[in-house]
Amino acid sequence: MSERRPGEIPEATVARLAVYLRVLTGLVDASTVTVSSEELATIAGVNSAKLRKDLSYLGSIGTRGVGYDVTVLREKIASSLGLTQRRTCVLVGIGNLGHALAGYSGFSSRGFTFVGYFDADPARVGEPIVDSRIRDIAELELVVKSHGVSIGVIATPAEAAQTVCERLVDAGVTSILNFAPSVLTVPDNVDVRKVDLAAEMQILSFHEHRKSRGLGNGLVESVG
Amino acid sequence: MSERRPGEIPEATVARLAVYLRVLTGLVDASTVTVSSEELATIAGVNSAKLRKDLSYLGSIGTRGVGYDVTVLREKIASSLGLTQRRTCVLVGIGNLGHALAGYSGFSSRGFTFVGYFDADPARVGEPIVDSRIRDIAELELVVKSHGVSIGVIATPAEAAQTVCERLVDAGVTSILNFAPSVLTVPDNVDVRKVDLAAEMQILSFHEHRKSRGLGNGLVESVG
DNA sequence: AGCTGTGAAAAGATTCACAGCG
DNA sequence: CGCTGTGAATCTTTTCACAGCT
Repeated sequence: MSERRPGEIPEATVARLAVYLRVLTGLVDASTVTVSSEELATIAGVNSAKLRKDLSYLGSIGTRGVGYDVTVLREKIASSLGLTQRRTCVLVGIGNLGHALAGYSGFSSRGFTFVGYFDADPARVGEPIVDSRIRDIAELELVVKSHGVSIGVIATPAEAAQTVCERLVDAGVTSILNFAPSVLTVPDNVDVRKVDLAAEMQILSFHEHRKSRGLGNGLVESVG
Repeated sequence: MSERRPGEIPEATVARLAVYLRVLTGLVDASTVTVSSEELATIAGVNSAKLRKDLSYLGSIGTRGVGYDVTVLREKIASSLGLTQRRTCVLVGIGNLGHALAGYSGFSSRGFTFVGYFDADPARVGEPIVDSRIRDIAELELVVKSHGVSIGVIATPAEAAQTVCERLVDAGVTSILNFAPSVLTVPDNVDVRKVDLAAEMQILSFHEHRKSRGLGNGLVESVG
């Protein structure tokens, strides 16, 4: 296919823009005015060609011979990610992890407002959480609809995740962040991202395994 | 280049093997004996061609006309991921998230043994955690070396992450799972994976942004 | 017949290398 | 000159489509 329309930012690039944004916020705080692709790339842990290619999807923002204006670039990335408007979110499943997520200040400071914390356990309902209280899951649809919630975060046990997901989607949520170790099935218009803690550990385990095999003999054996 | 040696499993495949493994464990629990690529793929949320290609890197495990033996396949994936031996781990940074991670049963049940929980805050040192107590970060090197820890999990604030990372690496850790919102610099032989909660939300925000732009103008042609 | 395993094609992401602007 | 922005080359991942085994 031919030309990539403005706004057609590749997935891999979108994921990195969030990193650049954080780095740039740090640079703004440090009163840095301009930054070169080389410098920014080093701080962000990527190479400069990739960084420039990523930024090129946002348009031509830099000044040749100089670099990027830190403030301008940060604004541009924030608006590309749709972060100029606050987004309302709900969190479902207030166990250990749910509490940790509720307490994470990084969400609020980055424009995400949680308007409801839900749990199915009657014993937990009513408990204080952040500046609010845990609500009964029965109220989920009501809250989602009345606040026009766009992102649902699922931190329930695996068994409950698909049902919760369906309720969120039926109520109008179109983006889901899933911490439950289960695969969610959703309609095409809904985006799901998953954070799979055990999987991350297993991927590291694979690389450990790989490093220890063939240590010192130059040979890799194995094969079933 | 030329031929892919046995054991040369692509990164993208490794990440999915962890998902297949979980699905297969569910099937074993449900006493399922064999499964086709089509069935397994559906449950795992991928297409069957990808699944078969992924499994082909482990060797020829299935039976044509029949499918895969659930137990055999699960064993094969587990051994490929190096999960036949338990791995020792440490967790550094016992705040909200650290507590949640320490309480997550999915690690232990999947072969990861945490041999130390560390924090820099003297007020927290000595507090009970899981079946142990929070230790002073000063003991980090001692514990890592004496237990031959291979995986370090970092759940500290961003400012502390790089220092903790260096201490882990110097003590011999070669794999790191980083929950702090910061980019870690490590030697080539060390693997880092990061879980960036705010970034995940921002990626969803991007897609929300994308969906809402062009709503009602007929220019949007479905969503990926 | 049915389903796996896999070459080959297509799509996507990264890196190279340099033209071109300030 | 120095640094951005970008086509072209390369590498990786996904998808297709079917040969080949049970």
